[in-house]
Amino acid sequence: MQTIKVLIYEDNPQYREGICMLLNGTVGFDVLAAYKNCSNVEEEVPAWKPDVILMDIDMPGTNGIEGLIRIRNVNPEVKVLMLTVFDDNQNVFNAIKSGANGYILKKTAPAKLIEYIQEASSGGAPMTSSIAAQVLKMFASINKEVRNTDYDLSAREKEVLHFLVKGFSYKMIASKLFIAMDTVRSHIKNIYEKLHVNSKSEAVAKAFRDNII
Amino acid sequence: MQTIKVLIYEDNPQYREGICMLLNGTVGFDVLAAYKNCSNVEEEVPAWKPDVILMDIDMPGTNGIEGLIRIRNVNPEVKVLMLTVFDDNQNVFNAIKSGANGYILKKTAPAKLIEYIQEASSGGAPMTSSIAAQVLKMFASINKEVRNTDYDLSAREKEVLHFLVKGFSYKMIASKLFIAMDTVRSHIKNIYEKLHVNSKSEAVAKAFRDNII
DNA sequence: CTTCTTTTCACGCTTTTGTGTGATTGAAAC
DNA sequence: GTTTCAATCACACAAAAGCGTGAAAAGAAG
Repeated sequence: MQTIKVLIYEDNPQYREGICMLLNGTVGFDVLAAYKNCSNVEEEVPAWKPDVILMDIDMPGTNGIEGLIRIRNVNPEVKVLMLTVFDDNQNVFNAIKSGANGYILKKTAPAKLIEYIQEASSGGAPMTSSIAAQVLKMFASINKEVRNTDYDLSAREKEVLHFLVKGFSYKMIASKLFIAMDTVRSHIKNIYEKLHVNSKSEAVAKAFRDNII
Repeated sequence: MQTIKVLIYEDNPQYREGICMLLNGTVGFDVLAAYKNCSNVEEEVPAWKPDVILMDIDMPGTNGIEGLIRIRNVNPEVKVLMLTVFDDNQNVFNAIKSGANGYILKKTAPAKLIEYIQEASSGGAPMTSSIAAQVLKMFASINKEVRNTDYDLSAREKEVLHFLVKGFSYKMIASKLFIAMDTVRSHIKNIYEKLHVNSKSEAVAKAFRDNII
């Protein structure tokens, strides 16, 4: 197995030194450098070409998320493991959507940390199980949002609403459906009643929000 | 520490027996029962009241995802760990959105399995790191869709657009912002130009689609 | 066979939107 | 010190949307 080259960003000197010693004392790991801030990630990462980057989230100056984003601008491939003290919901979310490869708590035992870095290096996405739980919860909640309240619209009314959402005028809808404009008008009046709105734009907004699109 | 009560659904007799023996031979675990299909989950789960359920995905008859859904109908609390041979993308996705508490590969080492069950029982969401990687990828791709093209709207124009999306009339916006209706009109004209639309409802639709809301 | 709902259409009238064509002010950029 | 731009306002006119009120045909449900 090849040596895994690691770059470290961590402001706390004790923790930084601790990780360095741990990794340098482990066969198969090589700490290229350890920085106390990520003000120069754009130069450092391409210069060192690490396999895995350990990035602390809570750093003064440029924080870890910002650092991650800047790394991704110059290198979308390198594995970045986020380190943090708290499994704060918002940070987890931001890190993930910015392309983090894993998210682990600092209290992670040394043996675990080694294991996690190996997993990250080989394409996995290691994360503390409490963080995984959060990720799943977010995921489930995203999918729950996809509601469809329907509002008892008739087939024809749904058709009309579709055109409305597309920004068509009454006249255009009438010609599309081969009916009189007054008919369209009457459909729309009924739609507004059922959706409890009283203008086109409100209906469109409601259609988007409630996924009747 | 309290004993963790486990219920097993797994069609393969060897694997089923293997897990039973492993868990029953481990202090702190108690296998309540092991079934070869999940045709009767609705009765079995409430009857046994397990802490953790191990659910194989690939089962004849009712598959694991379906089983999970049926379990969730009668018990949204019990921890369900999905077991599978392959880390198939679609299954992972379906399991997660149906409320699985973890997703692990069958090739997981016994010691790891024990650990995972403990994590699930204590509220974590254990998953093989390759599966976690998939989850992150899905997550990132979902959020990539959340684009924000901005369209160079000025601060004031964004304000106006917000009210527009809320279904306010020009007059209402004017009074809200303490400006003349003609000013609102002029802002809206500029907004339409920047968004390349020419009606309120199109603007609202675009605002929703491109998340300028 | 009646009742209900959906779909269709009509007329009149008011309000709201959309468009064109300006102008003034103040702040920031060059 | 001029230029650029955002934000403000004005007036006029045409098009579209919204509202009330009413009604006929067609099909399903009872």
